[in-house]
Amino acid sequence: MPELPEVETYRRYFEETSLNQPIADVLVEDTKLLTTDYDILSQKLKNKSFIGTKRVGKNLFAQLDAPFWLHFHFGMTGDLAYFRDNEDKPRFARIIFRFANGFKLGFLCPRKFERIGIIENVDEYLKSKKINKDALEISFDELNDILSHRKAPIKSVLLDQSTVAGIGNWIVDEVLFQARVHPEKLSFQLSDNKKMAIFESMRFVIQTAIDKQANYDEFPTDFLIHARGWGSTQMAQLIGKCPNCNEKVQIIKVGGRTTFLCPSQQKL
DNA sequence: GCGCTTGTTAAAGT
DNA sequence: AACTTTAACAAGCG
Repeated sequence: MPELPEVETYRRYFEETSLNQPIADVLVEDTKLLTTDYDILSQKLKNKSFIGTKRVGKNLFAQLDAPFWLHFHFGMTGDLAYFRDNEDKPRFARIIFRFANGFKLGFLCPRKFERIGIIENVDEYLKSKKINKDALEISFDELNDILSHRKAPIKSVLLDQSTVAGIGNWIVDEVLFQARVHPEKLSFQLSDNKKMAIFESMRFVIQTAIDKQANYDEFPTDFLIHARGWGSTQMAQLIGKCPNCNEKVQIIKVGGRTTFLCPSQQKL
C-alpha cells in the first residue's frame, strides 16, 4: 500500500524513466482523478518536460520546466508503470502521459482513489493541506512536542498527516510493535522513553522499507508485518504470530483501522 | 456475492 | 474553537 516507502520507490522510478522528455499529451480516462480541470492540465503540460521530483510523506511532486508542479497522490492502491507499446499497457492505467519519444508513463488507479493536479507552490500546498514534515525529516523535539499535546490514541495521532507525513496503517502498527507501545495508549500519557522509542522505530522501519523498495517479503523476519499474511509462502508460518514470542497476534480496530499487535508485549 | 481493505476528508460529535 | 471520531468515497479482491 502506498505509504512513504512505496511513494519514495515510485519517486525514484519516476526519476529514472520520465525526466527531460517533452510530454506530447495526457490521456485521462476519468476526470474524477484530476484536481485541475482537464483542459487546463492538458494545455499546461503539453510540450513541457518533467525536470525533477520531490516527495513529502505520501505526496509526490514532479517539477516542470515551467513555474508549476504536478502533484501525485497514490491513494490506497496507486502505482506507476513506464511502457512503450500499447500491448504492454498495464491494467488500470487510467491516466497516461505520452512522451515525444514514444514511451508512456501510466498512472495506475485501480480504485480511483488516486489524484493528480497542477500546483504552483509545494510549500503552500502542504500548508493548505495541513501536511507536516516528512517522517524522515522531523526532529525528535518537534514530534515529542506534538505527541505531548494530543490526547487521542497514539495510533490515530501518528496516522494524522498533520502530526508527521508518511505514516500509514501497516507502518504505524510496525512502529508501535517495535517500540512496545499499545496502539490505544493515549498520546499525551506516553513517557519520554516511549516517545523516543517511537521516534527511533519510525526512522528504522521507514528506512528499512525504503532500502528494500517496499518489498515486504524482504523485510527482516522479526517485523510484525509478516503476521498480516501479505508475504509469500516462505512467510506463511509467520501469519498471525508475534515474530518475537510466537504468541497469537491480536487484531482490533483503532480509530476505525484494522490494527495488529502483540498483546503480551504491547500493554496499556 | 458479500464484506473487507487502503488514505483522505467532510461532517458530526465532544 | 479546537480537537477527536466516524462515515463516505470506488472498486478490486478473497
